[in-house]
Amino acid sequence: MQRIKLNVFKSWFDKNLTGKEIDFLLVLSFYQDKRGVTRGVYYKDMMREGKMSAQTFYDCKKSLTEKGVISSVEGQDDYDITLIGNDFTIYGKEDYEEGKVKYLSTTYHLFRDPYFRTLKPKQKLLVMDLLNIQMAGRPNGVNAYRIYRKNFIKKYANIKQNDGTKSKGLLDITVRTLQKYFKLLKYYFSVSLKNGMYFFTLKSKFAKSGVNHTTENHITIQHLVKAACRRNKIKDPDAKEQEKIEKVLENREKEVLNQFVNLSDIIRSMIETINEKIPDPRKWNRRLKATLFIKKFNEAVS
DNA sequence: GACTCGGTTGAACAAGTCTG
DNA sequence: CAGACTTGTTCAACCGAGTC
Repeated sequence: MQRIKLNVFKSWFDKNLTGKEIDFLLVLSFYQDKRGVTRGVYYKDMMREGKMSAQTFYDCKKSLTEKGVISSVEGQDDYDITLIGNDFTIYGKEDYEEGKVKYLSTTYHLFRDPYFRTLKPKQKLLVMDLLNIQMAGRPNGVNAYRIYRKNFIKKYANIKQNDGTKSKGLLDITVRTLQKYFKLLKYYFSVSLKNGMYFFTLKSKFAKSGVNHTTENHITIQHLVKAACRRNKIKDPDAKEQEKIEKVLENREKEVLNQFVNLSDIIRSMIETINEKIPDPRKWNRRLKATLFIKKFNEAVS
């Protein structure tokens, strides 16, 4: 479920997030389930995926918790992390059809672009906001986003109004700083100024989505299985067995989402059965066996 | 290996000047 | 207006050196 609810995203504007905190949240969004929960968040995975140091991982986890953006439960050398407010299970088919579900998709190539990772937090938020405005209701993003220069500046930057009072923009930066951001905006958007009006068009190579809806679920399931294997110390799980398990879980997505079903427990039980004749756990054969896993899974959900 | 503390530093910031 | 170049200041992100 590579989606961030729009109101969740909007709340980031006044949380004083750092660049790495945003990267942290984006990586979570790639793997979270429909409830906004990412199980088995492992610091080494985050270091690789978010291009951050170990220290930064712990710093971000702590600061984001303090800022009320995530909540975290300790696992075994990893964490179950919830992106607060990002629960999509409350929506039905009708809600989607009626366009009631407003969200920012993180499947766009833009979020895999290495340059994006190097941007400062306010630059990231600005790019994401413009991306959202441009793509909202326009799946192909074909139409340019038009806004008067005056309104654009007032929306994002702090300005002095005619009566002398100051107004704060979304980004809480000076007009000059906003002006400087244009250099990077032009990397992602075609920008032109005509008759005092800006035209923004997201460049097509960034607008492409690397992931369709089926793959979105697949990525989440894959991550769940990977995390459950790590928690049970299964090194190099057999690819074929893993694939069989993932296929079944994908077809039974709703049951997997049930928070009382813990894949890690099921895999532990599977390993216990495989090794029931070996009393010493240190000598256990830690491997995946799809048929047995599915049996245990059925027992767990019944 | 997982995790934390303390200290360093490079980069972004506001604000000023100046150019086409 | 859009942007280049500057300066002093601040702090995000990381590294090294630990502990458990």
